[in-house]
Amino acid sequence: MSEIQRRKRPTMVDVARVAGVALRTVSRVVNEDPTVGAELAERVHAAIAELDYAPDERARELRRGASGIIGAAVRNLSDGHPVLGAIDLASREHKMTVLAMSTDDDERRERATVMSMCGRRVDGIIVEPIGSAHQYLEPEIESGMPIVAFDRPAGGVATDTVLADNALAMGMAYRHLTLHGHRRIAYIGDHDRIYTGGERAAAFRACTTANGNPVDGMVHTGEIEPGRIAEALATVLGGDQPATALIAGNRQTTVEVLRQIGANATRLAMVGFDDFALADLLRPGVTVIAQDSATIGRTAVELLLARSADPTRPVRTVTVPVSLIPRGSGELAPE
Amino acid sequence: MSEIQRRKRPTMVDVARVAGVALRTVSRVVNEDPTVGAELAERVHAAIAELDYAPDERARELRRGASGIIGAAVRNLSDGHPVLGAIDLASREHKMTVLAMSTDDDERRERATVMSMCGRRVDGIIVEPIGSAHQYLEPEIESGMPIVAFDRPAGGVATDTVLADNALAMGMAYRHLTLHGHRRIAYIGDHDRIYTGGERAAAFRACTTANGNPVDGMVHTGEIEPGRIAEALATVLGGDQPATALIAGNRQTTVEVLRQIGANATRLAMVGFDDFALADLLRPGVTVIAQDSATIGRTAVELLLARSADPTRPVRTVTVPVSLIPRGSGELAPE
DNA sequence: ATGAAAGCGCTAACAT
DNA sequence: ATGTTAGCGCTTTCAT
Repeated sequence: MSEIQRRKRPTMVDVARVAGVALRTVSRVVNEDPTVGAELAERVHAAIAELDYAPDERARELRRGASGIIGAAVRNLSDGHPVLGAIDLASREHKMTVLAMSTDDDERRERATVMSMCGRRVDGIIVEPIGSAHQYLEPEIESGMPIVAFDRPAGGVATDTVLADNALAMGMAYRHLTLHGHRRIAYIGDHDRIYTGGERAAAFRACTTANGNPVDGMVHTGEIEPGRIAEALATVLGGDQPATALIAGNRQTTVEVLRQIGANATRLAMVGFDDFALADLLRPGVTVIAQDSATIGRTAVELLLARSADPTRPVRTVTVPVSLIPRGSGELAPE
Repeated sequence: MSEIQRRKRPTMVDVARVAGVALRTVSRVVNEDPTVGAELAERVHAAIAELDYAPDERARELRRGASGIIGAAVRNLSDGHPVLGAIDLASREHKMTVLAMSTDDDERRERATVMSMCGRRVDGIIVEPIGSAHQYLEPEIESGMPIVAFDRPAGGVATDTVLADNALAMGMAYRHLTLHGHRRIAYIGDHDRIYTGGERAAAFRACTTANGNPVDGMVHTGEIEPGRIAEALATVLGGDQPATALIAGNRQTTVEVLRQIGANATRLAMVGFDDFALADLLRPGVTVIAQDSATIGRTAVELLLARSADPTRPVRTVTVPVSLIPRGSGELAPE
């Protein structure tokens, strides 16, 4: 005969029976209702301890309506995600817990992820949108589900949004390189159809024009993929008027460029978009534009909560400033 | 009059009414029960689309018992976590979704996190344990909640466990340095009371003794904190018989050591525990012992599912092999 | 093949 | 201050 006994989970009814009180009294004790007599409360606590009772959150949520959960749909869970950390922290301060799920940079996965959160009736969703068609959110929003997008806006639907200031960021990067004597400055970055890619490329073109610098062959957007980066680098550094400085449009680009220029890293000034771990340990250290992840995460949570409290408030887009962190690569003089 | 109309969420009853069928029929359609007539099914689908109906998962779960969710309690969400990514992937293959929450390296937070998952009646929990007292899990395990620990065992309670092979790993690292001519090899790592720290330090001592190499002043365990690392480094590299090689017991130690030795990185051979992004871009590249995160995550999910299917099966501990990735720092010869 | 009714574990009106 | 009772939205016997 098996010794292993899968004990049935005790319910509130069991606790009530053991404590010799009514169900409602147990509920009151569990919810810390102050109107329970000291003696009964004691008996209930004893019964809870004796049975190792733990309330079923699903039932509580179902009955109450609210879940106390904020869903976070982010691009992936394996790589670091400082904004997710900030969301986690801020949520905790508001007694909310975070349900983190990944979208894997896949439009359909994003939809499945977000809809599953809706099905779970979370109190709101913070999403890092992929693609540009988010009309599927419309019914959820109408039903009162607070949705906040960050890093990029959701497409085709009005939601609260938290964005880093891409134009300002590009201005800072460009100006930094200019101040260090560069005039032939190139840009390699994401596809234009990716929001941040488009924003940054446009800002780069604007900066170049405003400074009266050459733009021909200086802008390279597309897939972040070694072959393409190699080609872009060859164009940028070849010819008789090679660029002396480069702005990399995202982290993968920065890293791939470093990998490819290798020992020549001291011969090309570079500012990379988005900070990354160990950027300071490379030689030269990599000068970057850093997002304020803490503020972005916190703001997203605050927008979510504000909408939750007042579903009729106008949709808001908050732009968060960025900073430039000089570490060496961006301070190299033109050769 | 406000145009904003917070539409009440439709329930299955609403769908039934619109479709002109019984509640049960809608349920059948939603659950893809094949015994529904084609015509009724059509009417129901139409009603669902018309109302933008989405079933309430909380209610389904409550009624069914199972949730389809695997809880993952990991140390943090901001830094990268390859194992979490692997858990996510493997779960998806089994039609499970992952609820990821952080423990923040805090024993009490871990407990709160895990218990909140239990309260949500997830189908099982994968935890990266902090501290060493996990007796609080006992009642949950008795109630049939599958719990799997990874990276370190849970303390004071028997659970399925997935561990990297720390002894093997240390043997590989030590032997690698030996083969490259080193005899004075030092170790700096975590506190002994941290499981991996203890395992690795013990294995290091064993290797040193087995090779007849000096052990005095060569083992430094404790808090990972710049001051302590600096002291340890001073001891290790000072004196008339300085170490020529170093094994770093975890990622933070590796990075902090690199930061402190700076330009001297080519004068001290080093193997670091745990791989990290950009280790290949540093000069010299950092030779590391890499865990097989994909296998660890996958195994954790499989153990979880196996226990779920058969709660009486004996508890199992799986040890996953590691690999050494040579990148330069571990192949330096003694000066 | 379809429907009526019970109940998952809890909270919230409404008594008392 | 405590108990009774009705649901939350769904799945699941059990009839038909």
